[in-house]
Amino acid sequence: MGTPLETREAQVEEVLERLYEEYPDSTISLNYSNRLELLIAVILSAQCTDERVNAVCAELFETYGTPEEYANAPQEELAEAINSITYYNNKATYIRSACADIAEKHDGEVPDTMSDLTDLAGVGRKTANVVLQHGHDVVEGIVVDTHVQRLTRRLGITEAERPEAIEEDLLGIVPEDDWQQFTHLMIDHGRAVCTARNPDCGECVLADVCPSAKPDAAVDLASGEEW
DNA sequence: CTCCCGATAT
DNA sequence: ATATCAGGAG
Repeated sequence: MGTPLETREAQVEEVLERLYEEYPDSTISLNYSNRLELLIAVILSAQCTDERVNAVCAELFETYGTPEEYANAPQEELAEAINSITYYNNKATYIRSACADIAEKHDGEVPDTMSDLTDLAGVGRKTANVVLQHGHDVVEGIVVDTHVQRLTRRLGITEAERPEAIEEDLLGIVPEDDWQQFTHLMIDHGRAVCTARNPDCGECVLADVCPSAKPDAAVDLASGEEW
């Protein structure tokens, strides 16, 4: 049913323990083999499934390699190469611009600071945190994507709405050693069980500590409840 | 706030 | 037919 625990810290501790058990190998699901590929894959992943990003990147990474090659690619050509991805025109523009900056201002290397990363086109705080964590082993924040936003709000861990405000809340609640893994667990659980449209509360290992859990597994799809 | 914007699930 | 997918820019 969902009686929240005494404190949010205690609830998060319980959530982490159960999800580590459920998803012991939870990690990033984008395919890449260097920092530039990571950056590009994450830019492409905005509002798009990782599965489709991986499908496009398999060919993309064979065609282009260096920052200069992306920067000098014709807009039309790069857009065409990624046209099965959401917002492909914007993303082609972002990638060319970001890669031009990497080549000219960063000696061809993907930056390793939050401010240098977010100065790149198409790179906001979420993308920068992913590149810092997985490209540079720098964990100075918590990645808040659509899954983390949805699950933390359903669980009552935060009432904040903006991703930056949610991250600020989480930084004060989630143990620092778990900052990176917390996101992967939320994403895996969000994809498999706590889905955006029809969360499978009947099969959720967090149902008893979740204030949003539906009473029983026989879900009434007709109820116009807000999630 | 709006715009971007294809593939997939429901 | 519509909501959603590892968001970000103007």
